[in-house]
Amino acid sequence: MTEQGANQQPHKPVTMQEIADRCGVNKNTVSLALRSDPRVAVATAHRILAVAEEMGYNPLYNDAARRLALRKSGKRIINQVVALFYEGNFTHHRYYAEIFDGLSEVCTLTDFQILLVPRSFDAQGKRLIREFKTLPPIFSRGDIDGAILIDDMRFSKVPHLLFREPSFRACPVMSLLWPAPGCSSVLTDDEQGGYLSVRHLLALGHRHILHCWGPESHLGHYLAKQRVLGYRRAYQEAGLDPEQYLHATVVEPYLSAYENVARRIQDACRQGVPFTAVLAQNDTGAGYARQALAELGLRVPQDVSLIGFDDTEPLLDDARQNMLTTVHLPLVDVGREGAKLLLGRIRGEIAEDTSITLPVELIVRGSTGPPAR
Amino acid sequence: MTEQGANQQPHKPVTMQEIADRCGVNKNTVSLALRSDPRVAVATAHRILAVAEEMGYNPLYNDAARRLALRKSGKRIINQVVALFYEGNFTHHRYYAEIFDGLSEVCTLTDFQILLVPRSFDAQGKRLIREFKTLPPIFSRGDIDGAILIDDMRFSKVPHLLFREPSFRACPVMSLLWPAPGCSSVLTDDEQGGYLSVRHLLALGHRHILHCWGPESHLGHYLAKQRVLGYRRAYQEAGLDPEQYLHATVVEPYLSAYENVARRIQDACRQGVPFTAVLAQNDTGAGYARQALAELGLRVPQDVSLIGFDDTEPLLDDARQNMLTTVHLPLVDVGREGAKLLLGRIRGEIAEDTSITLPVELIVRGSTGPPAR
DNA sequence: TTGTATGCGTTATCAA
DNA sequence: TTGATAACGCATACAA
Repeated sequence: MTEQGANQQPHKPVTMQEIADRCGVNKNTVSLALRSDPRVAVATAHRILAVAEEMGYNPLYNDAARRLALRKSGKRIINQVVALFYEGNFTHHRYYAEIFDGLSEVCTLTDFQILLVPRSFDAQGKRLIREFKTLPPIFSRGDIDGAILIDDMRFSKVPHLLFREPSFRACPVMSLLWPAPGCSSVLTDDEQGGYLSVRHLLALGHRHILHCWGPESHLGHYLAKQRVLGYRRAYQEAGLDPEQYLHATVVEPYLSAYENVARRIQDACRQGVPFTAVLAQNDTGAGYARQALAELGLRVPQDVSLIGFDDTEPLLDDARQNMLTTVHLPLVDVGREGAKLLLGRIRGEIAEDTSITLPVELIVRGSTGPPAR
Repeated sequence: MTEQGANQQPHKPVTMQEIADRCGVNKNTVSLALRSDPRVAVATAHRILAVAEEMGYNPLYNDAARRLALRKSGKRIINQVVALFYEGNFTHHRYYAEIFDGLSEVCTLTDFQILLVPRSFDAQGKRLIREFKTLPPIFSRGDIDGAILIDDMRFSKVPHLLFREPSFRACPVMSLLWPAPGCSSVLTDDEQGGYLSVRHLLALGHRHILHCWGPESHLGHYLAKQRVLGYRRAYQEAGLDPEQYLHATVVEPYLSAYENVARRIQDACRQGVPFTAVLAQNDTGAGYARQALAELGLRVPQDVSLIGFDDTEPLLDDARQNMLTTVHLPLVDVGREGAKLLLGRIRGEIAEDTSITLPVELIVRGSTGPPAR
């Protein structure tokens, strides 16, 4: 793609030379004055600024010239644009929507714009219509100041492409939800979330707990490992051997998310695993678990306690109230803090890549109670 | 905001001069060859292209120079970036999410990126944190090829800002959902939606119909007028006087959306309006209406028939199935067609601003039936 | 404190 | 078909 838009009148902007002529000074005095360089006499500067204002001078109109000139000294202009790489599903999942809202809020307040770079799904979010193979041209032009990666982006080719792109590789990158080499990151404390869940169940008197995991993404695998560490910590803190009481499930990728949950629960029952509580992968998974348990005649929480994760989706009881005990994730803050850190790096206020982990909270509702047996 | 990012190594890209030196030709022969100008000899061109490839030449790296040079002849480079102006709520409403999905799909397939320019709400989407007063700098730099306006954007200052901005005003603008002067547009046929709704009710035997409208936005007001035209057409086609049978409601802006619906229905009952069917503003409004009717002891559809609009939100019956008769809007296609038209304008394939109206469809489910009285 | 000269990498005009 | 030269508008080193 080259030149020629549907454009006519090619807008001829005011130049420094024209201001200089009107002021009877040299154009580079104008250049200095407009950048409020102290070397210019106050009176001259004042006059120049007034004339520039009056003539409608806007430095952005001649940005190409500035960029060209600036190459000699190796300086860069801040574009006030960051790119957001995502899976193509943030309109459909509250989980991503909340993170996006946080990003958007901070970017808006700081006059940065977000450029979307979706992993290419069709409008239904089902069919992958194109994988990342190259970066959009705007990156090569050097018009992007930084990048934000959500979800499995860390495991895509995107980081490689970004670090390889000469026009971008000096720019900071923010990886949300999990750490990535060469990036800053904002994480949720899933280990703590796991710990809080099991501690809660142990305090209620539960011992044997089923850890129910759905089909894996790269991110899901990482998070599962974190949470299991937390589960173990809670058992150990209570003087119990996690190996004896914690029952993990094996994931079968060819099954649907629901079937994975249902099968694991059915298998556990059939094998006589004496579990009295289920830890779901997330709130959706908790819904699957309740359904699967119901089909086995098991009620929540009377027969089995159930804990979700994320706190993005309610599990409704008969009174249409959310009954799900779950781990609340500060997803909006993940977005907010991610944006803040990235913009700090871009502005040079933060020198090094920085990683922070945000605390999570266990919300106790009705889906957990003392064990029946 | 001026220079100096957090950047170090200032990436020194290959220039045409360097290629020319290696090939023993003049740099402007290289310039012509790289743009595959027929004036350069085939053999020379081939050699130059090979060397450029080998040296890793990328025209995008020196885009600033190209833009500067191109100013003389008044040409413009296509940036492959369009701006999306929106209300800050498309992550929270399926209505907007579907339009966005359509936009995103087409942009992805055509290698265009979307730059988000939200009307500035905070992360909860509640508090307006900043109104549009100026365009982001990227517009003044001339790095945007076109703009898309959703929802009330048409009535904001945005069109004014766009048409006033010298670096943008020659670019095409797409207004979605309603027409706007100086813009292309993609609309839904709300008049037809209104017509189909009333025709369906009349065919079932209904006569007196309550038209229930919630608090108004500019867009809402426009759409309401369209639909009322359709209602009238259906009555007239049946040889009935709409003035006698169509009962519009007065909106009270200080009431919530639910209260507006509930009050109107209560008032109509109290005043003895013999309505047997309700036309809601949208599916959410239909939910409100069912609730308000239930509080008056009226069941849907036995006592009152109910029709929604949009087909974005189910009204669940006891079996958790969607029972709502509603007008399905092709929202994804609004996004798709909007993007296609805009990109066509940008590429110069479409010369004039174009307006299209997409057909809607009445989906008959369980919320409508013959009148009881 | 201000003016002069040069370069940034490209495109375009005009000769050769 | 190719080469020389002049913009494009700004920043900067250096001279005045």
